[in-house]
Amino acid sequence: MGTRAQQKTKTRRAIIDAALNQLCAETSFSNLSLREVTREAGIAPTSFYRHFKDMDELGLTLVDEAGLTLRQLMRQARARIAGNHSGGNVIRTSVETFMEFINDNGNVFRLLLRERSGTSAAFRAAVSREIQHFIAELADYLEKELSFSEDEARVQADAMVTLVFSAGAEALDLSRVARKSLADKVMMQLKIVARGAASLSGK
Amino acid sequence: MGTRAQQKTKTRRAIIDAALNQLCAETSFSNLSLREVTREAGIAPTSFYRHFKDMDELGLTLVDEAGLTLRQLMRQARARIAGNHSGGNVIRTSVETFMEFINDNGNVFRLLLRERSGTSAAFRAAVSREIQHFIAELADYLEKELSFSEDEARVQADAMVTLVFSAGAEALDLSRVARKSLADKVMMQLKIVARGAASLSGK
DNA sequence: AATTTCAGCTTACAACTGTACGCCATTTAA
DNA sequence: TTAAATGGCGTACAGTTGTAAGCTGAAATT
Repeated sequence: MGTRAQQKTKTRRAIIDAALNQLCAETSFSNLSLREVTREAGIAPTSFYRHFKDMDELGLTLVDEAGLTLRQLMRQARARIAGNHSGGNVIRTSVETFMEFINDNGNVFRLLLRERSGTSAAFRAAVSREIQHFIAELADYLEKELSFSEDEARVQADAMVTLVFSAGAEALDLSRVARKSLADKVMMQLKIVARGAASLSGK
Repeated sequence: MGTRAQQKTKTRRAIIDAALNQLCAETSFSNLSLREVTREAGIAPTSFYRHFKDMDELGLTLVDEAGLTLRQLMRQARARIAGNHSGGNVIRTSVETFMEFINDNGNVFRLLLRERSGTSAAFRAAVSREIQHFIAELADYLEKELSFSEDEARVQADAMVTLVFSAGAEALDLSRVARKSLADKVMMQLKIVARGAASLSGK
């Protein structure tokens, strides 16, 4: 890659990082200002347009990145479950992995949560896609490993992901210790769902 | 009430209604502008301050109103369940009532959903309170009518409300017909939770 | 070596924001 | 009947926003 293109992707990253950095508890994406982002990225306001057509285009890029991170999370959870040869608690391992993720990627998760019910239809669709992907993977697992029917697996996975994400949203506002009891709650809820689905499926 | 005070509450309502009216799919509360709200309310920008100290103060008022509406919803659902002497499907009646509510009060529900993970800690807390209230009522029902323990009832109610609200958020973007299958999905999920909770509680 | 490309800059502008200040007119209290 | 209180208005100002236009210098291409 030429010197030129290198610099360009570097600046692009600076913009993305600046945006992510400002997506804290007090600022949602739609409140971001192009000028503030470029200020933090260290470029002139108008230079923004050399990289993105719109703030919206930047936003969709961010959602894509968030989706990527989400897939890493899923992969990590699977690895831990597989590595856990004691066959132990799948639910516990998953929830713990997820909570750790929230801890390290608060702003990314906030973006997903907010834009899920945000003001841009395009964003909502994009986030929905990412979450659906997540659900599909879990449903696949339930179908293959626990031999649920496709429909059963989908509805169940949907419920589980909804519960976990909702807990994640709550966690963002809580102290380290309060998150512990939150994790306990969501684990209990997942157990309830697992049991209920099994029971209704005649197991 | 004096002529004076009467006019004042009337204008106050105009402000509140204007704000609610602008809280559509494309505009969240933090994107509302004081000037636009007053424009729609038919008063001068500076007159706003005769009624609210802040936009934030207006926002909290809106959340309060939303909570009120939520309580009406709960009451209506209860009335329908009680009136349904065939003893029929509690879950179905509840979900249908809720979906109807979403239909009639889209903007109010959007406000709750958005501010739940919004940019103001005060808002998040206020919304959280309202939803907790909702959960507490449901938990009470589960405890009294189905004789779950307090803890069991709370965790179960929490899960149910989370699932229903999440479905409500999805519903906002869907056509009338697509909402039908969404309703089916969430009813199934509630059944799963009900069964799972009963099973884990040894019933 | 000459030419083209292009990321980034500076300047500029019109639109919009929140809100301070002071006036007016009418209701309310004395 | 007089005096005070107050909801609403107009004006004004400083700050911010997105973005159009055009320039520059270095990298890439010819």
